[in-house]
Amino acid sequence: MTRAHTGRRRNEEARKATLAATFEAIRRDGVSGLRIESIAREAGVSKQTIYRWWPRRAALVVDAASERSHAEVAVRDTGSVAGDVEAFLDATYRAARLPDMTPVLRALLVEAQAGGEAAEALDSFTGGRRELLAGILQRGIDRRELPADTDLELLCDIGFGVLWYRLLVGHARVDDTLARRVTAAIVPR
Amino acid sequence: MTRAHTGRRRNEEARKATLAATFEAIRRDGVSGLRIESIAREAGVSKQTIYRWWPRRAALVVDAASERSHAEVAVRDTGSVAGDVEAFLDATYRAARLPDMTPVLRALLVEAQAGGEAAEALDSFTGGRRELLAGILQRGIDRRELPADTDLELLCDIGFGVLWYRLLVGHARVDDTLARRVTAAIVPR
Amino acid sequence: MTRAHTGRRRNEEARKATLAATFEAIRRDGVSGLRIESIAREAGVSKQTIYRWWPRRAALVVDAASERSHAEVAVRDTGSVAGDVEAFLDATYRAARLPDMTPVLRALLVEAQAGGEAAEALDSFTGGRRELLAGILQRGIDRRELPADTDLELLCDIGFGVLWYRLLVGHARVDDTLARRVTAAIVPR
Amino acid sequence: MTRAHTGRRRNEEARKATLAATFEAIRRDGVSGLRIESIAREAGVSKQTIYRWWPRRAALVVDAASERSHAEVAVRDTGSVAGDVEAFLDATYRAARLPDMTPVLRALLVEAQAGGEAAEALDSFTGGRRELLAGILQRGIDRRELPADTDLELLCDIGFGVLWYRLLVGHARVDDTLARRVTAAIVPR
DNA sequence: CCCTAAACGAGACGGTACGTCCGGTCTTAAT
DNA sequence: ATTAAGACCGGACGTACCGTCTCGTTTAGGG
Repeated sequence: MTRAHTGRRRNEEARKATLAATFEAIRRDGVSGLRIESIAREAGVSKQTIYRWWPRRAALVVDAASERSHAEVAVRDTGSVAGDVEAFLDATYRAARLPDMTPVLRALLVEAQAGGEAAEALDSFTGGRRELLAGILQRGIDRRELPADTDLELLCDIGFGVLWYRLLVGHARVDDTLARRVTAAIVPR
Repeated sequence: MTRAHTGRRRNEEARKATLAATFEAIRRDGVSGLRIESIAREAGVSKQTIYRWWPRRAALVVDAASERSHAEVAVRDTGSVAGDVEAFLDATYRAARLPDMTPVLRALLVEAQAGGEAAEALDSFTGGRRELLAGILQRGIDRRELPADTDLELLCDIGFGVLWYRLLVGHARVDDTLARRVTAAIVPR
Repeated sequence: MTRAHTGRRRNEEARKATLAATFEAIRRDGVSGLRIESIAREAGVSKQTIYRWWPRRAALVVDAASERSHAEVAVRDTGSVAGDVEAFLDATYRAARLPDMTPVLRALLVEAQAGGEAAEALDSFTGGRRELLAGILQRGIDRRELPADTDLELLCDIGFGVLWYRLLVGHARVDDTLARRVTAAIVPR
Repeated sequence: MTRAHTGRRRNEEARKATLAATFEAIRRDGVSGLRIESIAREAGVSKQTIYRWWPRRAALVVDAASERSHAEVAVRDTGSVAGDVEAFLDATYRAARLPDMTPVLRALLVEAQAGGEAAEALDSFTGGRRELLAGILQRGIDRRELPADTDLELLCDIGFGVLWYRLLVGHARVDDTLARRVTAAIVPR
C-alpha cells in the first residue's frame, strides 16, 4: 500500500478509502454480505484501523450511508400545498432510486432491525425527512388549503411508507409518476 | 436426545422442533443472529437433518415464518367499501402486531433483501395480500362507490406501505386506530 | 486437500500430517518461530482441528517431540560399570545429536521454561533417562565396583548436564569421543 | 509521564526504566511472555525509543541480563586446586540461584536458541566463565596437583553443565552443597 | 423374516471471518 | 537530536459457524 503515513494524526485518506470500500461492498453484496476483511483488503487498510474508528459494523454502515445522503432535499414554495408536496416527494423519490442510493438505504434499514446505533441513525434520518414533509403540510393547514384536522402523521407515513415498501418488497419500481400519484392520493388539488 | 427414531420416514417431531427453535431464535436474536448450530442444539436435532430439509438458511426462515402466518385474513362484506377496507386492514394490522408475528415479518423482509427464495416468498406473501385488498377496492368500483379511475395499485401500496414502514422504522406503533385512519385517507366514506 | 474424511472419528492422517508439519517447522524455524497457521497450511489441516486436539501450543511441541523419541536407549550389560555407562551414554549422545533430534530437544527445553505441560513432559522424559543411568550405577555399587557412598544423583546430572550444556550453548559439539571422556571422568575404570 | 526531557542527549533515565521494566517482565512472564508494548507502557517510554536503542528483542534481553551479571566471580587462591575450584563453583552457583538472576539466565539461554546476538552474548558470557575455571584447573596441573592429561574442557563442561541442567530442567535445586559435591567429583582431594 | 434403504444423532473436518493483540515503521509536537 | 504519543499496515492469535462428510443406530417396508 502506497498511501503516506500521517504519523500520530488520523489518516484522512484511510478513512475515505474505508468508507468507499464499504459503500462498494454494500452495493455489490448487500449488507449481509459485508466482510470486514474484504473491506480492509480492498481499501488497503488494516483491520485494526477499521476497528479503531468503527467499533461496530453498524457504525461503518451508518457512516458509509451518511456520506451519500448529505444531499438535502430542498423544500420549495410552489404556491400550493399540492405543488409543494409533489416537488418534495419527487425529489425524495428521485434521490432514493439512484443506483448508488438504493442499496445503501436497504442496508441501513436491514442493519437497523438489530437495534443499536443503526436503528438510531435510521430513525434520525427518517425523522428529519418526516418533519420536512409535516412542515409543508402544516403550512397548507395554516393557509387553509387543508382542513385543520388533517392527519399529518399518517400522511407522512404514507408518503414515505409507499417509497420504502417499494424499495424493500420490489413488486413495483419507484418511477417518475409515483410522486404525482401519491400527492394526488393524499392532498386535494 | 430422547426423541424416538422413526426409521426411514421423515421425523415430524424433528421438523417441528427445528421450526420452533428457529422461530424462537428469530424472536430472541433477530434474523442476523440466526445460527444453524444453535438451532440444532436447541432443537436437539443434528445439523445434517437441518441441511437435509432446508438447504438454505432462507428456506428455514421462510418455513418458520409461514407456520405462523397461515391465518388467512377474511374478506368480509360489510355493505360499503370503506367498511370492507377497514375490516380488512384492521385484521391485517392486528395480525402483524402480534408479539409472535412482528419479529418474523421483520426477519422475512430482511432475509428477502438478499434475493433468492426469501425474496420470492415475501413477494408471494405480500402479493397475495395486495390482491385481496385490490379485490375489495375493485368491488367498490364495480358498485360505483369508487370512481373508475381509482389508482388501485397505489392504494394497496399505501395500505401495506404504512404498515411495513411502522414495523421497520419504529417511530410509531401499529395501534388500534391505524386501520380506521388509513381507510379514511384512501377511501371516501 | 484431498485427504478423505473419516466422519465422526478422529482422522489419523490429519493427526500425522499435523505432527509432521510441526516437526518440520521446529527444525526450520525453532520453537520461537512456530506459527499455528503455518503448520495448518503446510499440513493441509484446519486450525480448528489443531486446536481441537492440542489446546495449547506446548502440547503440540510435546507430541511432535515424543513421536521422535520413542526409541528406547537399551541398557546393556557389558561386564563392567564403566562399560555399561559408556554404552548407555554413547547411545544417548548419538540419539541426541541426530539432525532430526537436536532441534526437537532444544524446542522441548525452551517450551518447558514457561512451565505447564511441556515442563512436565521434559521432566518425565529426562527423569526416565536419569533413572536408567542411576540403575546402571546402582548395579555397580551392588557389584562392589563402585563405593557405597557414590553420589548417584550427581553423576546422573553430570552425564546429562554435559550433553544439554553442549546442545544449548553450542561452544562444542557432541562428538563421538564425548561418552568415553564423560565415563572416564565419573567412573573409575 | 513525568520524566523530564533531556533535549538532544540520550535520556539515561529512559534507558534505565526500560531495562528495569524488561527485567521485571522477564521475571514475571519469562522470555516467551515478553511484549515490547508492555515494557514501553510500564517503563513510561515510547516504543520508538526502545526500537531506537535496541533494534532487536534479543538486544534488550541481553542488556537486561548483563546489567545483572556484572558481578565478577573472584578467583581466589586457597592453597589447593580443590579449594580453589570449590570456592569458584560455590560463588558461581550462589550467584546463579539468586531469585533475580535465575530467570534472566533462563531467558538468555532461551533467546540464544534462535541464534543471533543473544547466542553470541550467551557464548561470550559462558566462555568467559569457562576460561576462569580452566585457568584454575591449569594452575592445578602446573602445580602437579592434577595429572598433565587432565581433560580440562570436559571438567569445565561438567562444572557448568550441572548448573545449567538443574536451572533448566528443574528436577533438583541448586543448593548449598552442590559446589562441594561437584568439586569432589572432578578434582581429587 | 430378513435385509436394504432412508432418516437421524453425533461430531470431526476444511474453510472463512471474526475481533484482538502485538511487531515494527512512521509522523508530529514538545523539550 | 531525543522523546512521548499514537496512528498505521501486517500478520498471527484463538474462537465461532459454515456446510460437508462419515459413522453407527433405528425403523419401515419390500422380497
